[in-house]
Amino acid sequence: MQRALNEKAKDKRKSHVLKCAEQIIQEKGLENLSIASVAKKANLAVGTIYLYFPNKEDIIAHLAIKSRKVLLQEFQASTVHLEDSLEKIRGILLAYLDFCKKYTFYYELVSFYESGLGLEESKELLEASKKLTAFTANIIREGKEQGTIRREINEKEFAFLLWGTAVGIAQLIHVKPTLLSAELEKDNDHFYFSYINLIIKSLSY
Amino acid sequence: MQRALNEKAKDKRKSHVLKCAEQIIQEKGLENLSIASVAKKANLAVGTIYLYFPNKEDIIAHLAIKSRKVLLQEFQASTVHLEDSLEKIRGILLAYLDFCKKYTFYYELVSFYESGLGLEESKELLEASKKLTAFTANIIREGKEQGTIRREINEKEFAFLLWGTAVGIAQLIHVKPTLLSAELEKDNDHFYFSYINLIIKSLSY
Amino acid sequence: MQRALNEKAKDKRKSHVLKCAEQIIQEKGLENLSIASVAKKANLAVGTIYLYFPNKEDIIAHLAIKSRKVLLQEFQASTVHLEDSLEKIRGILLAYLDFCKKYTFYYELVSFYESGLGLEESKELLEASKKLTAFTANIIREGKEQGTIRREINEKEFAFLLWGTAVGIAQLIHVKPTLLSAELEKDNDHFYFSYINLIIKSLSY
Amino acid sequence: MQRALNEKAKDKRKSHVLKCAEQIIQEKGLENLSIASVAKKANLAVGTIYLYFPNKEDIIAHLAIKSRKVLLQEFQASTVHLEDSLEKIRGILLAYLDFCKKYTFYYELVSFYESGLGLEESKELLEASKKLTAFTANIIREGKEQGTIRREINEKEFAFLLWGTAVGIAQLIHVKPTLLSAELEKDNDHFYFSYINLIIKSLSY
DNA sequence: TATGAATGAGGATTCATTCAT
DNA sequence: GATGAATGAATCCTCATTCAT
Repeated sequence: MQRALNEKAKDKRKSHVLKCAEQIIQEKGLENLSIASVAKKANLAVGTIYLYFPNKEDIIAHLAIKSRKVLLQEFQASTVHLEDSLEKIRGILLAYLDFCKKYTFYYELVSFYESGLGLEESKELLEASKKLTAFTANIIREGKEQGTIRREINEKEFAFLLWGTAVGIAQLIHVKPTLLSAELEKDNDHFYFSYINLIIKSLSY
Repeated sequence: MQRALNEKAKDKRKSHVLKCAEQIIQEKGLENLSIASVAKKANLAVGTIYLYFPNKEDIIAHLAIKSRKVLLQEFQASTVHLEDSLEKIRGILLAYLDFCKKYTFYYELVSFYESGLGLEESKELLEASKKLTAFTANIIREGKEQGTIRREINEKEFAFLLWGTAVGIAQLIHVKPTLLSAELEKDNDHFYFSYINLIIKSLSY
Repeated sequence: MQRALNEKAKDKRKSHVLKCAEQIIQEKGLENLSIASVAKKANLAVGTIYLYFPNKEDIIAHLAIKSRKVLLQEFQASTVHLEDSLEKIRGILLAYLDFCKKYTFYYELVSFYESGLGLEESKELLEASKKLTAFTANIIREGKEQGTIRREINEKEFAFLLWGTAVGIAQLIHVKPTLLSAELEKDNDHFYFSYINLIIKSLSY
Repeated sequence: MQRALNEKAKDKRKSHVLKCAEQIIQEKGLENLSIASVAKKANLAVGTIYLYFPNKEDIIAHLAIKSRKVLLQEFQASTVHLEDSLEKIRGILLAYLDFCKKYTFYYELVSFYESGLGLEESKELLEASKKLTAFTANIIREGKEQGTIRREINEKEFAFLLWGTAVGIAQLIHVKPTLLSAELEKDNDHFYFSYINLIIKSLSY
């Protein structure tokens, strides 16, 4: 009991630290995330951060996990009221666009996936990612049953295709927004909508 | 008399340094690229590097430019013998796959696009990037004239869609190769082929 | 629990670092003052220095401020027991001579006045300097009231004249002491006394 | 004969290099004087500079010597048409003011006097300095003979007093020009004129 | 648990000087 | 004589991590 309570308190602190780290990244980018800056924002001492996280990498890993969990929730929220599977796909892609706008730093955490994380962390990150692709794969399976999505599509594979391409497009928008809107003579949301249509079209008969 | 190294010789040295920097990135990633490591690999003193490049950023910019130039050449080589536009699209996507295998670090240079580079370098990088998208856009225009690619497609926009999604897919393969092949129960080339088909399908009638 | 070093303790550390920096300058001159040398003399790590000072310039600024504060104290101490204004002028000039012997590096900090210091420091340095000239100007004003100093003298201006010439003479003594004593066939204190007489004479009726 | 010609040519080169070094200092200050910058301005290779000067310090020493020689010439030019000794003193102090305006970097070379120069250079620098003080001392001696300057003044000593105070005042003006004019509510030339009057007064009966 | 002072390796960049040609 | 490429020590500064309290 006592222990459980401690665990809870500990988790609260951990998520507080993570929230602060998130803010730092939002404000100054991943490469400017320093333990000192997190400690300052969290009103904690540097050493205290290390009571909750073994190292900086671990914080980033937790952030990556957390962001995937949040994203999953937004996927669910954005599809719960929809029937049509293609509309659900559109829903999660729009949710992802919103997510990227809100967490502009997110794309920086994607490439962090590989780093030498502790096994435990790595597993959790894996789980969170798998849930995301599983969620997508499930929509596709439903669509195939509904008859709105082509039967020959491999659900899991397409889920990864969707994940990979969406991240790529978001990154492109993030990294060269002005070039993009200048070249295409339309705003970047429109560009993203075109991407959604590309995906929808490739799913449809 | 130690004559002024003619431009050719100087360029050779520069290329040598760039090649070494490339190797470092391949081995240890962009964030572990240090001037000292480049110097060591190039068998040069630290100061010598600065004889050829004003700063580290400039080296990265040159690498980004170089990679785009090489990529353009490979795009050209992979399409020169083809007639059908859709086949040409397949050609460049396959060329990009080969390119990514050869330059596994490449995706790290993509996000470097924006950084505060010197104007000249920045311009050159922009040019190199534009040539890549222009090359793709041109194939699509041809395809529309040939009647093999849907007329309602915006060439330039699709070129960016292709670029963004291809980078995303390559990154996904690079960052979690084992997860991917385990989950999909096939090798990652097959996954990439599915991506190509997705693109081809979305271009076709 | 390692409590927050209270301000006093922190100030003690800062003073210690400053004292070490002073010694370095004494021994090797301002242009040979390096953070590494300070750290070594202070038995601290390089990074520790940066815990107390944001950068090297700030250390120099503090030294400049400190030296002016010390000088002001010595001005006060050397005049507190005197009545006659001209004697007070003689007093501060003698105090300055002692000061220069003790802090032989001082003249190097004079020309540092202008550098791009942080606003706060710069302001404090300005204040410290102004207090010095104000102190001198005040003595002159008193002397004019007493009738010992010529009424047509502009107090502030003369304070600056005194400051400028005293620094110049001290510098001359510092930079070519042997030449000076050899040429003049007397020791450099006598030379300085002549300087004092020059000033006194120009103040008197 | 051949040798003499070579010597002449060599001297020409040397003074060309010195002139370029002077310009660099004028433009960017003594601490930004680099051999590379001198070489560039002189249209010479770095190594060539070292054919004429054993090291950077030597260049600076030559500059110090040269500036004193130029100053001596200007002292002579500014007094040649004058009879009265006090006017001559005023003349050389005005000449010094002009000199400082023209060679704004000059004060930086003063404190370089002491550095570990080669004996030969050091001796030449000494000679040049001595000529300056001798010139001043001579004027004072004349004045004493004329009856315009107080007989009890030690000529040589006063020459050094003049040199030391003039440098100090010039330095003060150079280092905090805005502070000075703001505090005194007059321009810095006026401040310098007050300095001249101080000197004249202390020389007169 | 919590603190935050201390560490010190590591990174980018500069520049006087040398030396092979 | 002349060149200029090459050197590498030196400098400032950062920051993840540790540890005594």
